[in-house]
Amino acid sequence: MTISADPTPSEAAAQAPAPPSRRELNKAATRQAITDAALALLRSKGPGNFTVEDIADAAGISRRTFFNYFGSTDAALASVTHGFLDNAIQQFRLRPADEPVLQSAQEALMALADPMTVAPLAELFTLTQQSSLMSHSELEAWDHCREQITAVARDRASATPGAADELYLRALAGSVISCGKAAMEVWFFRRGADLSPASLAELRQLLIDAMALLGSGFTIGGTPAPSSSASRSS
Amino acid sequence: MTISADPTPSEAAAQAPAPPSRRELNKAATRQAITDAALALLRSKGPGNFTVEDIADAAGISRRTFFNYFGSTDAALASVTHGFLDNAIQQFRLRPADEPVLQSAQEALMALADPMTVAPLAELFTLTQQSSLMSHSELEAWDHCREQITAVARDRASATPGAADELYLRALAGSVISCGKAAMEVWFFRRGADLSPASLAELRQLLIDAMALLGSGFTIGGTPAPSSSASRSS
DNA sequence: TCACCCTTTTACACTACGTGCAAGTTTGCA
DNA sequence: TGCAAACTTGCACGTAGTGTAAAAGGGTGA
Repeated sequence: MTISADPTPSEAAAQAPAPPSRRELNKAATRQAITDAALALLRSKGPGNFTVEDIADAAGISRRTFFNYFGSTDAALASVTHGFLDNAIQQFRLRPADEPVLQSAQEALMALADPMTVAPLAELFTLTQQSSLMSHSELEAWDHCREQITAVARDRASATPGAADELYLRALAGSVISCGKAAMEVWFFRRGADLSPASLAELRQLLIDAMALLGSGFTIGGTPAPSSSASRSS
Repeated sequence: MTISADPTPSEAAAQAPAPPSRRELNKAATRQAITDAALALLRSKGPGNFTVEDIADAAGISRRTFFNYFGSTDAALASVTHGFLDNAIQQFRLRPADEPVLQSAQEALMALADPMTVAPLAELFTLTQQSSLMSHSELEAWDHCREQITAVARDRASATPGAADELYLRALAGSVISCGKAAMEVWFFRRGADLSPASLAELRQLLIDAMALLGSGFTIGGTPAPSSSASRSS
């Protein structure tokens, strides 16, 4: 009956590369107008200081139509994160199946540490003042990503000797997500919304370090010693 | 003005061991009545099929008073998780400061794998059908626990040679939480709400295995091989 | 161009959430 | 006993989110 707000434009475009019909163009434009309006209001009024009606008015649609696209203001904002993580999963799936999961994750993340890709996420993070308590939709996006990683790891494991241990898969995927989040949090904390080459290089190094920590079991020399290879605390 | 709903009864009792004044007793009783009513309604009607007013009526209080204690139905139910995790942190803090964090986590979790402690959490999990998308308050409880672990790890690291690397602390704490959650998810998936000695033994083994996976960098023999030491897939 | 059908938007109504406020009630304390 | 603080309650208000039915827009074939 009503529109399902699930598929991201990029997904739909990937599945239907040919026919950008007028209806789909309108929908994509409306969706974009909503997220733009929501981000603009976030910038101007701050988190929690605007309503769905504000967004709808700014986007030039009715309040009811907003809810045809997103379930809440948080969900509209979280589409930014969703887009980024969908991108990450896409890169992750492109890695060779015989590569260790941790390395695949690292390589996939490297491919995303460019200004254009990171900028929206960085802005969203700073505007919501990395309050550590993400919105529900935000957390759902990360959890969705975790499930995707689990699925890929499961596929890879099923192609090898024994059947996959569910604990191994879930613990690994969850840890990868946690470490990725940790690296980004530290980066945002140190650099704010700085997107300079030096700052992005530091982000890459943090992501590499985080995956290395995970791969080494958090024991640098046999005991739980902090301070990894390259990244320096400010 | 209004009552702050932050402190758990156990915390308040721990900070003020002597004076259980009449007011505090009343508040504790009301809080307990609310969570009991919420759990009963969850059992009888299922998640999402009852309102705040239903809970308030069942607990014998006004709707407004409910909101003096909890910000939402989710928050009332999440007090179960909150209690469990507060307990875990308490155990965690009792461990010797020179012990590796991962081992402290393991030991703390061992102390909680008894029927009385796990039962409420297990029931909550099964009643909400481990839908993988926890409520906001539920996730907040886990995140609060993560921050506590980070704090303890930071304290321990600051007592050793170099200053603590923020990335190390955050990645470690996040991974510990993720692996703990993974172990519990797998246990709930395999055993449902089974609280028999054998089932609890399996939970303990899963928790041990999860921490071992983390400590070994998820590489059992040098390559990412699944199937850990003792736990068997059903 | 028109007519027809399907999709999308919109207005309206309704339930429920969460909060400020100003009472009323209970508890602690002198 | 009386006062002050803490706590509960009812009321009102704005907002969230959803069902429904009617209107507007787009696709398609004659």
